[in-house]
Amino acid sequence: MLRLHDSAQGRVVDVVPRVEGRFSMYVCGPTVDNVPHIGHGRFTLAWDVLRRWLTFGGLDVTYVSNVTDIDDKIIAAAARAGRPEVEVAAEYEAMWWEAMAGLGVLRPDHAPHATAYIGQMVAMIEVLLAAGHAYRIDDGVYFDTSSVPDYGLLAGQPLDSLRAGTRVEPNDQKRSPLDFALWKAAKPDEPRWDAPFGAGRPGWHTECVAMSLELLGENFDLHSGGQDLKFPHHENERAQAVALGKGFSRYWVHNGWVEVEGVKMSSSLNNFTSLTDLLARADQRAYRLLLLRAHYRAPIEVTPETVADAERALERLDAVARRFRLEPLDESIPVRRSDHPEIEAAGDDVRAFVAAVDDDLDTPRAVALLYDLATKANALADGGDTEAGHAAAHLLAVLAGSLGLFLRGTDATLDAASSALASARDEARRRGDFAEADRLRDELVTLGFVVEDTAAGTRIRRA
RNA sequence: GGCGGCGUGGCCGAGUGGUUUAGGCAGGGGCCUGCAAAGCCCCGUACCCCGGUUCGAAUCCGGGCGCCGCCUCCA
Repeated sequence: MLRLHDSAQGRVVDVVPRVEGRFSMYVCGPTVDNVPHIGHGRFTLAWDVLRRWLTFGGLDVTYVSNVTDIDDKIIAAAARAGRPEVEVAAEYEAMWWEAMAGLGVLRPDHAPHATAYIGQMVAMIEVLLAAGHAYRIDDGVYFDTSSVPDYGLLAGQPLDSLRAGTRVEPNDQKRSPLDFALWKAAKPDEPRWDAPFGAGRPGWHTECVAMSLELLGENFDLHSGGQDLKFPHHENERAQAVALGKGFSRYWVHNGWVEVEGVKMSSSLNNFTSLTDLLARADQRAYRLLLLRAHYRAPIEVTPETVADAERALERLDAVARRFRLEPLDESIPVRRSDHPEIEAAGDDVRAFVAAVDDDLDTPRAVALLYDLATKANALADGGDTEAGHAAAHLLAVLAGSLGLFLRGTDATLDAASSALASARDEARRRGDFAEADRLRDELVTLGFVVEDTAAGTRIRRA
């Protein structure tokens, strides 16, 4: 059984789906006001891994992740560019999906946009106003945090101590500095929607409540996001649901930071690397492996060095796929255990791997097991048992695939001229003309190939 | 001020009261190879500091030092 660290309970708990056989998860998605950065990559990869793992185990997963397409920063970006908000948002959103595809992150089943849920949000705010959980002031409608008795559950501390540390400039009309905007009254030249409490636009914390409840229903299974969303964003979402009398997320999970030289990377510090840059200079799978080798809740350093390290580590796994000429798995769909009955023969290895990942996504332990399988497969084949070696290699590929890490054993980009050089080298070796064979190898290396001798002759691949 | 996290071998990064070791990368030695590459085998005897508990602690407790995060938009 899967166990996860639940932020609301502050401990690792058994995860029992709301409906047997099915799983509903909501992941707070991006505000499309800038290029996606590696912090976004971390959370999307972390929860993509969870989604794939649940699917691998046989659950029918519904994955919802929103796109915030109206917000202060989008308005600011549009103003800077002198273009309409919708255009700017659409452009950054396109970059987002491109980056997600690059990382091998599966598309959500639903990717609702905030601007498509204005009606639902307005209705929700009306209910909150009527019930006395919200109040109007000059610049909008605010949520009264003191009206929810257990406010502070996710923050892990009561309202009073949260208030004591408040750094926000108190708005003299707000009843408490912690109260947050449900609705921001329209300012001149800003996008606006009509509402009974005045034209304006929604505050950030409201959309996720409206969208998650509509698409997943009450008491949906899991809500996740980065650590920084725990408070106040998730706290505020939850407060609204409680005030509405709605059953909300049953489990809350949060991933750790990307750090740069020991300091949190964030868009506001401007110390970020864009995903586009990362994907351009490294194997697209390297970031996933880098993250899998650390725990999802731990902070991690992402630098050119650690990414390069992951690329070299990946090479060892790819070498197994090459050696055993593994059939590639379909990368466009999640790997399901039930589609691979052949791996059940390796009972202990499968059990150990499943136990590791089920243990609060202990992917570092799981990855170590993958490397043990690589050694096992190679050692078996070195010992002459090619069949058993192939079975171990195949198991490795399926288990890695369950986490969204796909091995690539072939390089289809070889051109005819290079292949001819490889053949010529084989011919030279057969003749015993090693000087010529070495010359041809040097030539191939100069062309950017790695040259390996195998029982089947020279094998070349791109370095 | 409140709450939370972290400090592991050259680097990344797990783990946990004691057997033989996480794992990867880098490095050294050996085997294999015409020579290489790939692969296999062997090698580092690490756990911030100071006390304490214990037969035994990197792992538990106390204290200290250092670093980081949240309490403001943020993945």
